[in-house]
Amino acid sequence: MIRDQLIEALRGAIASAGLPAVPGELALDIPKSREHGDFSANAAMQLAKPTGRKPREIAEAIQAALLGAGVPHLAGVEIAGPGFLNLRLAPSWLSDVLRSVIAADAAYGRSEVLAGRNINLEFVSANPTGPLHAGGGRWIAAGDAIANLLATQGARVHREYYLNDTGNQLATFRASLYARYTNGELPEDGYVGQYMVDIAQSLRAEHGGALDAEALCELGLQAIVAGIRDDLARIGVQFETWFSERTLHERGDVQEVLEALDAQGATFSQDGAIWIRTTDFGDQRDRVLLKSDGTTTYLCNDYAYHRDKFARGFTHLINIWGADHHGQVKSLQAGVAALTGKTGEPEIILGQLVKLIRGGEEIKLSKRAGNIVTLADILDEVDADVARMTFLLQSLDTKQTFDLDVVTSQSMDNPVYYVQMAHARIASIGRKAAEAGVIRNDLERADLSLLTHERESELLRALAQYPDVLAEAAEARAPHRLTHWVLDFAARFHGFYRDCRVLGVEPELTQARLWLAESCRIGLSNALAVLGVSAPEIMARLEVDDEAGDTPESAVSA
RNA sequence: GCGCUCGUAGCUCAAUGGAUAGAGCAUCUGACUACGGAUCAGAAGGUUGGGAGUUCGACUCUCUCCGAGCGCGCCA
Repeated sequence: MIRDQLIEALRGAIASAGLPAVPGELALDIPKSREHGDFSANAAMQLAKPTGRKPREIAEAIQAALLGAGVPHLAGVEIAGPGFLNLRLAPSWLSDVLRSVIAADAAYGRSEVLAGRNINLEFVSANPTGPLHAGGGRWIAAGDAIANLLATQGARVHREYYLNDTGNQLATFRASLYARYTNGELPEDGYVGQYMVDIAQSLRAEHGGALDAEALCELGLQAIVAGIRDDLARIGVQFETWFSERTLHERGDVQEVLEALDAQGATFSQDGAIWIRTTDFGDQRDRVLLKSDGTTTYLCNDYAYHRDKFARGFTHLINIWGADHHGQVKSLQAGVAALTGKTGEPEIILGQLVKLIRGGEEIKLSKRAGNIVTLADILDEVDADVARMTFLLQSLDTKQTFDLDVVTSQSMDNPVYYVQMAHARIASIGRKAAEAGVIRNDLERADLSLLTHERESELLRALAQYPDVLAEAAEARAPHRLTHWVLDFAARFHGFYRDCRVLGVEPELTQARLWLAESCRIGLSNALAVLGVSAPEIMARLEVDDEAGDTPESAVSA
């Protein structure tokens, strides 16, 4: 990568100018304004304090060393503002960008910084007492994209779903389902959703009235889980492991954890229960592990679960949680630290919740009350690409408003079509070229120096930036950054498409632009693959609404 | 009350401590007999909730106040 070469050159220049190394990472940024060069370094300002010299004076020393070093493509170094070093490159560097994209192809943008890491990413893990709800789509889209992002950095990533198939919620589920099955009285706080009635009815149709509560619950659970898997398949997400909480109890893991924590002196007894002193790890208060009725808490089971993840060989654990669970982060990490000696595990990615709006009013969801908008409802209205793109549009740090009226009725405005259109246009150019008998020759024979239009440079600059964007999005667990790169890149392509014809110009220019289009196809499809959004070669024709043309007249007459 | 998170254009949202805070939507003005107009260009829109501090430089870090969401169970 050109940027890496420049950083090395800069590091060398700093050393040969007799200056100390920059504290922290040596930054080389792509400036927002093109007036500030192709790359910009703030090293001189960072060195002002440790050396006691003026930033501009330091910058001059680095500038001289840099210019004398014979750095490839480097055409000029300017000092600007308080002491920025602005590096200007010869246009030839963009040709190298294009060639490196073509050479790497589907691997373009990948890195190996996380090579050797074996990451377990747990997400969704919704309780199997009802279907996935619409807001849960955010965790699905984000989780899958984050898994893909980490994989682009060389990590092995294992997607996992934790199935809470035991405990109180399941007991309530069992009682509720049995009530529906036998036309009995629903329990207090039971699950009243229509889906419970449907499941009970279909089980009755299949098995008659022969099932006892236990057998009924098992079949009901299977039906719910099958439904969840169907929904996930519709949006295109697959989990390597569905981990059953029951296994932890059956194998005695939970008991082992209790004993291990007790042996360490991390626990204490009070009011007939056994507690863990999580306050030692910064928790707000201590937590109960073993209740006075002899059963263990969810937290205790969770300790066993995360200990098991490490036992399965993962080097790092990541969980994606809704922000409503933020109070449990310290509790979990405290016990895991006590059990494994690893701090900060599991890493918790907190996402703010999705607020659903319909008819201008917020919809409060409750599985128990049964007034849920399911993910399947959403997917009945819009395709998976629209749903994913919508969820990946903004940072997980901000709560998302999902207006069902807008998403369903105006899905054509979704940015995903803008992006997919760019990809389809690239494919379209290929089809038109084939029709005209134009063949793309070898890259070696193409004269890439013809790509001098600002639209062309902009595309190549964006492609050059792509590996950094990927790396930063992975590091920050922020897929929305990639979404924004994709939107920006698509905009640049539409601009190029508008202003720079590929076909019907001089043959040499056509060749260069065909290769540029190919590099754009690679960049766009690689990025969309990470987001889990498809990159179609053909868009369905937008239907022209004939009545729309009459609207002004009818508006006038009305 | 304690704790976590958030507050940026009319609306929805961006911005590894960097230079003139950017997009989309909405509003207004323009562009094409050509590779798919689901397009492109331009205008307008801001005291980044208020205040103080840290430093060469703060939307970003610290403190404080205001506002919003969430959490504070021997539930999961």
